[in-house]
Amino acid sequence: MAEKITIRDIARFAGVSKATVSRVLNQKPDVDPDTRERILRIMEEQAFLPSITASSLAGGRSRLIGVLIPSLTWPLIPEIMRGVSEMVIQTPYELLLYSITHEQDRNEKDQGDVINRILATQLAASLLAVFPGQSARYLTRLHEQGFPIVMIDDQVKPTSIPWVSADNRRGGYAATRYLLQLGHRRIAHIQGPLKYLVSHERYQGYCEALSEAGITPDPTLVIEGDFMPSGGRACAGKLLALEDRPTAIFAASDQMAYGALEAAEEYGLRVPEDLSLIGFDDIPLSAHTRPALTSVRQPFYEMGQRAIALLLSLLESPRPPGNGRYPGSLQTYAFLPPVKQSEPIRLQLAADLVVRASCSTPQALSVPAPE
Amino acid sequence: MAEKITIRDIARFAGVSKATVSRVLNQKPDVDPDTRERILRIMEEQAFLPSITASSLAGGRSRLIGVLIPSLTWPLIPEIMRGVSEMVIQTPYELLLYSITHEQDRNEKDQGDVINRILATQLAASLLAVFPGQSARYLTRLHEQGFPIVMIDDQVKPTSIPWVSADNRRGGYAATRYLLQLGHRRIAHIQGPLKYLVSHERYQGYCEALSEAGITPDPTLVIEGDFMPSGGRACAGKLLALEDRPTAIFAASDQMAYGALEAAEEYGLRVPEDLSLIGFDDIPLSAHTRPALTSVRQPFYEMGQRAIALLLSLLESPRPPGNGRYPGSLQTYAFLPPVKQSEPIRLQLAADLVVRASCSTPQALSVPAPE
DNA sequence: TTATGCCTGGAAGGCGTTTTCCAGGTATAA
DNA sequence: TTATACCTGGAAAACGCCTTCCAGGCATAA
Repeated sequence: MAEKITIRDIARFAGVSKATVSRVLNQKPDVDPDTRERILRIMEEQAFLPSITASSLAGGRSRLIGVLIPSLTWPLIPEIMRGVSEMVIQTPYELLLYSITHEQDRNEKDQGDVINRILATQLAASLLAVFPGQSARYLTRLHEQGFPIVMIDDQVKPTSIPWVSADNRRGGYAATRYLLQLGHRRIAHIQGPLKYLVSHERYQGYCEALSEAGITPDPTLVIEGDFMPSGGRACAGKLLALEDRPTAIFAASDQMAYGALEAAEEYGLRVPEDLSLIGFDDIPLSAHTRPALTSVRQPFYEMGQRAIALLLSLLESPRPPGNGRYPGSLQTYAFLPPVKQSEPIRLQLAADLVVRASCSTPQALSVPAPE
Repeated sequence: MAEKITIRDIARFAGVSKATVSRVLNQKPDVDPDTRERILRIMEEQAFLPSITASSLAGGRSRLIGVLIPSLTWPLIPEIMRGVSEMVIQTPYELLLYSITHEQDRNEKDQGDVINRILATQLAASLLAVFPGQSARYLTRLHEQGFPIVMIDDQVKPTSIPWVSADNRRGGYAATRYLLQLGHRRIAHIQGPLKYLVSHERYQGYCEALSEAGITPDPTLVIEGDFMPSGGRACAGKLLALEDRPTAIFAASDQMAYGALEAAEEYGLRVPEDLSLIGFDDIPLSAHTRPALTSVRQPFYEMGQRAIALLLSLLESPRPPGNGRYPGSLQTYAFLPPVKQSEPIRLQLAADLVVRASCSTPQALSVPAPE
């Protein structure tokens, strides 16, 4: 429609040079407050929108945020992305989607490829990494070089990268504690893949609750799963086949709990009468399983919001005076100060228990497992 | 790492000018096959990657594809996006994510805002619109102006926009036919929102199958739902409360079928013994409900792949000779030829029935509905 | 009064491509 | 042989912004 209006037009309207306009655009000093005000007003009136391509070409900030997500098929991702995009839409930033494919998820080396691609194209000058998993290592290096990164959850081991997650330990604790309060004593746990930190944290919460109740965790009741329904089914199958079968199962993901539900049915066990079941994540569908699944809610939507807000604050934080160029070639990042220290760098959100119908007092406690 | 290598470097290595390199990059004529070959080889060796920002600034093609999706929370989207991104990752294109928020979904006018944003930023020069719903109208206008767009499914009424979808009519037909073959006669249908074309198509298939079996569709057995579990539950509730209760329900989405499952339980009806149930979509979780849900599979992954392939073919299709600039200001689009006619413009993929446990012969046929 | 310094803002070069315009070379026709 | 056309590829001007360098104006200090 209307001809794209440029920095030059604004300059002309304001009776100043392009340079001055650029300066107010980038919040540089050395411009008279009155002039700045006037220019801002004019930009407002003209609905001026600086060209992202032009400014990143010229070495200015890039308003493109790379979002690195694992195979989108995890049901948590959409909620996170909803938080992210509702936040971003209020800013002049845009989202560049990089998702890791199945192949790559398998082949560790390929994950570096995605990151190389992000770097090589020079499009995104900041990164939101959701469940980076194995690629966290690459990210750490990047972050050390000054590339703005925020991670959501899950990394191999704690890094210095700004980070948002739910309190997995307390979540695991709350779930287990709840089962204990109902009277359960033999509580099994289907873990997430141990390559993820969250799996350990949830397990840790589980152990703590047990210990607190004076119960020594029984290793035969803890099995590593894969976060998927089929894995949950397999693991639950093993647990239910035990001589001394557990009366409750705490699964480290709702999807695994779905699988456990199937396994229970297979064994002719009713949930919650014969087997209590509790999940983790509280994905939307969990309110609609039968019985509705008790779960530990991760506030994914909010996590997405917080993460992107954190990232934006890093991007907007005052840059070093002098020649501290912001984005641009990788080398310049080293000049950046780590971060504005007033910002919280690790955000941990509460993971609360959502009680539904899948747990009850262990009525079957005294019933011996059928052979 | 390595200094970004530019078109000039390539030119220097090959002993030609930047212009020539640019020409081979853009597959322009007027360059000697040998020279072209040599330059290509050098680009290969140097792993040269033209800067997306620079080329879109200069008015060349933009390698950014806008992806417009409705609130990501629909469980179909991830599968589609998986197909899309696995395809895109093999190309030099990148994905720019535009998702419509809840607010916007409600307020029709706001949907235009998203599109305006896409246009205003000038970043994406092509668009993949997934379930555009109401915004289809804006898209049609854009498409008529020559903006490359591909839609996946669902638009208010057929448009000229290249389009990929499943065969919803046949899917609805197959589902209903299957129930008929099992012996059902009173088959209810919970429709999707009627503002979506797919809802009508599925309903149409339902009607056709009934008619074919000599049954006149009973309006009291058809209710409009909202694609969501809660909606499905409500609609199923109404159906089951009928004097002359149906023996089978065909829901226009798996999620509504989940709701129906709950409703059935509420009424003390067993699925499939007392009530057969069939969904639509076959989202991943449907294999793990109890009973596992029979459904009509939409090949979302493949739809994503096809759609993006179609879009890419539009982008790469020979541009008009002369001054047909490709992306850039909107006005120039008018010069573009509609599309290369050899490409199929409307792709309809088969939607096959996936038989699981949720349907059976109507045993309760003769049992009167309990008061 | 002159010298010094700070504040404001202008001019111009550059980022990596694309594109237009044009020149030299070769092949074909007259 | 000369003229015409075509083919190939170079030079330079954009694209819209950022940044370095610099100049003029004014205030302060000597």
